[in-house]
Amino acid sequence: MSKVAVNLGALFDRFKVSRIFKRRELLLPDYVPSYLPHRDQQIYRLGLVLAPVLSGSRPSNVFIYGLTGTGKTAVTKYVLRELEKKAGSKVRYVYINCRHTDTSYRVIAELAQAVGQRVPFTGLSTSEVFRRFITGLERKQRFLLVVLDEIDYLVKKKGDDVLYFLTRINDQLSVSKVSIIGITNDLRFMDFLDARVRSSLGEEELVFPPYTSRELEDILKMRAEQAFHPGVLEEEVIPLCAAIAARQNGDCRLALDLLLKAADIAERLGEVKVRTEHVRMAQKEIEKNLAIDLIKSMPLHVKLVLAAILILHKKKVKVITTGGIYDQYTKLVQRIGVEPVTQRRVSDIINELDMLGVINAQVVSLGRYGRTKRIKLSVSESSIKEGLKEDLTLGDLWIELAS
DNA sequence: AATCCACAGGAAGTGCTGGGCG
DNA sequence: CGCCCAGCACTTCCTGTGGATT
Repeated sequence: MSKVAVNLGALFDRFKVSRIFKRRELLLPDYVPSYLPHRDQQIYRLGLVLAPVLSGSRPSNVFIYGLTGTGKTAVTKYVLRELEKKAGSKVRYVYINCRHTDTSYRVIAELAQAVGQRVPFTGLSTSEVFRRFITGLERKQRFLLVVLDEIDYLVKKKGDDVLYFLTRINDQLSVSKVSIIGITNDLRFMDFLDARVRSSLGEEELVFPPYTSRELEDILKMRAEQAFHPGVLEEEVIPLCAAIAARQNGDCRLALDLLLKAADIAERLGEVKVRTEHVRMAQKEIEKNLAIDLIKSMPLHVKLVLAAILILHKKKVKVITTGGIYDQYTKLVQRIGVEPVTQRRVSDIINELDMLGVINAQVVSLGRYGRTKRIKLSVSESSIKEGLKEDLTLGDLWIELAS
């Protein structure tokens, strides 16, 4: 026992004082820095739109577009935080990520909780929760700024009636007011919206362009100065991270993640400098981990469908179609003794896999031979095998896949 | 030009879980 | 306790369709 304690102690000591990191937390994705380079214009414009709240009138609803990692969330949180500081208790903001909170009920429940109402996560009707939200808000007598991040998930998942509610909620309020800030990275999002919601939500629009490679370098340099000890980064490390991320739509989150993972790898290897090869390793790790984690978390039948696609892929079938997948899938299902789902469901599963980016599915017409989807894998075979491997319900199936 | 395949994908419903409320 | 709710994974039934072949 004491031996364990001694060994652990030594291990912890080695990590307690990092030779690379000074403040590692500054590179984590949810950290919002107090200065956001190359976003002055967006900060200013958002501030301009929201400022009326300080003099007691309701700000316009705002709609924010921009690809992932272009600073939408960071800028919004930053501006709102500053606004709250200035305004005192009469202005509050609620941040909701609609990817996690993806139904009307859950959104309204979270809003109700934000104004101090107790709400169970199930059991009540949506309208009841909405009523509680309104009474709670009226009691607080304040301006509520509702940030709906990744708002496209709401509409895609059939929860857009919240938007309708929220855009009209001010009619039902007397002492309080609500403004909505919608954030999305889907540029065609507005097209899917109900016309009334669209006009109300889009009172003001803000666009966040992707960062260029140069801008990403600036950001990384600034963060690195505070996050690392002086001189631990090899000179080309930052430009490389920036270049890789710039190729991915100028995604700043990816750039920071690359830098963080590269430094983690260097530290794990016991090196005192972060070098470009560590960045390359980080890049591979990020891509692979994303896919593997995703696959591991899938329900059984989704995994089976994916396994069926993998088998067809290995058999070098020229055109993989829905029908072919279903045949292969039913064979797999029989072998492990599970009831198959219908073809209709498999069709949906294929769409889900496509949305997740694991496969690429395209509707094509084969003329006389019908309409179907042409499916291709878009992650490596090895990642899929890795992701499917640990599922015990698949039994010895994966051994066959590995051959 | 008409036909017809092999599905796409919408609508509505089922059965189940995990929870209200009074 | 009985009856209500939401969410999920799925089914049943359905109408729609691009374009090679007849």
